[in-house]
Amino acid sequence: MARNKNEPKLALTRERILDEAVAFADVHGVDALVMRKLAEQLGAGTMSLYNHVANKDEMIEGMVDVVSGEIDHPADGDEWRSAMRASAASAHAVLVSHKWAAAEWTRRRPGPNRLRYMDAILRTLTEAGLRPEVVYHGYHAITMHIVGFTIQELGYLDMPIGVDLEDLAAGFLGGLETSNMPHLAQHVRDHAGDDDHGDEFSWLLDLILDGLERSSRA
Amino acid sequence: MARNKNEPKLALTRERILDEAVAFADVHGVDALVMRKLAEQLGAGTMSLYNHVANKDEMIEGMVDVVSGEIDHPADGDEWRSAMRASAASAHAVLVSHKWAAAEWTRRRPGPNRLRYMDAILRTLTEAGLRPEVVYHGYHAITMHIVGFTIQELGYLDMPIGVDLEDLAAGFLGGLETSNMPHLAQHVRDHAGDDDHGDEFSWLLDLILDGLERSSRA
DNA sequence: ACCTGAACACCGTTCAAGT
DNA sequence: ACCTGAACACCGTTCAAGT
Repeated sequence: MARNKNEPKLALTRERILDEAVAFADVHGVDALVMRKLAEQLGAGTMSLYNHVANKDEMIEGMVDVVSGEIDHPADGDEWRSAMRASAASAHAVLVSHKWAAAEWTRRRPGPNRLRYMDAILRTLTEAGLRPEVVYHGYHAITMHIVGFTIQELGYLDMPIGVDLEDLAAGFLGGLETSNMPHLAQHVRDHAGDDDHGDEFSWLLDLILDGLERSSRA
Repeated sequence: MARNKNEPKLALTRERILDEAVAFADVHGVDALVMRKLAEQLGAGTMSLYNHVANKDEMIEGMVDVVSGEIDHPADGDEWRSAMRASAASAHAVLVSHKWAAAEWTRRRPGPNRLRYMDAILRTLTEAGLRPEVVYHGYHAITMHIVGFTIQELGYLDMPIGVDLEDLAAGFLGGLETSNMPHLAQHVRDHAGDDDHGDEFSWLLDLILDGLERSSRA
């Protein structure tokens, strides 16, 4: 998908680089993200990128922060649990739409957008009147749920498209049945009948939110 | 740390390769794991490794499965929550002792040891008499907690050793204070006074286990 | 069946030279 | 201040040749 050669050459900026890199990773995955190819995509020399990003790692940090910027913060006026549910749903949707991002999220340092998002969650929990220890633990529980759940879910979703899922599952199941893992075989079968991951995401989130509420009032 | 040259050359096996690779990653991280260096460590030619592993990715899958094999399964006779707590604590300890493993866990296909572990957790939940939907969701919640929590925790622990943590935290905090993120600044301060991650791990696990119990009886 | 060095393809990044 | 091609260092893996 080469850029239109008649178009006047756009100035190379950090923002353009990050946006193009995110778009590329969305389609091909981060593993396929290569500096030479990215530069080509932008109609620039490879080394020009390094005038705007320090190196590839720092660039990926920037990409994660671009994604962080797409997440809706919990709304101010709402009851704290509805506000958290809405924001978590937004974060979940954003991470699902950038499938590479959840895994990077866990191992990159937070940039400005993500720091602001962290602060907004902590503010919501604090202003809900939860006890300080519950705010502290609850923050970890909630953020862990958002990215941990999404990573697990994407592991299942990330099957190559062309494959016959029936065959794949059948073969996998056959192996399990014959190797004395009946409960795992049942679980895999259950997965086949359940594609509404959004539902499970909020079911577990509610479990956590209600637990926090209960433990803070106790 | 070269191998003793007087020692008779040990036969190269898949098991020896995986063990050495795990030990290497424990010390230097997976990013530093390089086929040439690993072969050297084993006193073999680089290409000899490929007689026992298909390629580097498949080798890392094998490494994760070696780690999976170190985890204690939930014990049969115990009350289901105590059994799960003990097994989760074991998994947590194992993942902490192989700091690279949690991140790989989320993006590698499960090998035999991990499949057995998955089956054991599902069996425990099923035999506890929980409703099938609660087993299904609960399995995801528990496994998500174990690896998700550990990944987050290691992100904090993974600071380079030589650095002055006081200075680092102070500089980081300063930036936060002046950039209108008081709640995040407070949270970072709270982290400084809390190094007992094991406690928080079980606190959140209990929140989940109790929530499952309650929701299954409802 | 297992071992291995040479060679290849690929990729991040340094350098020196441009504007 | 920004751009860039050539070159270097590094690394996974193929190949062909050994035992």
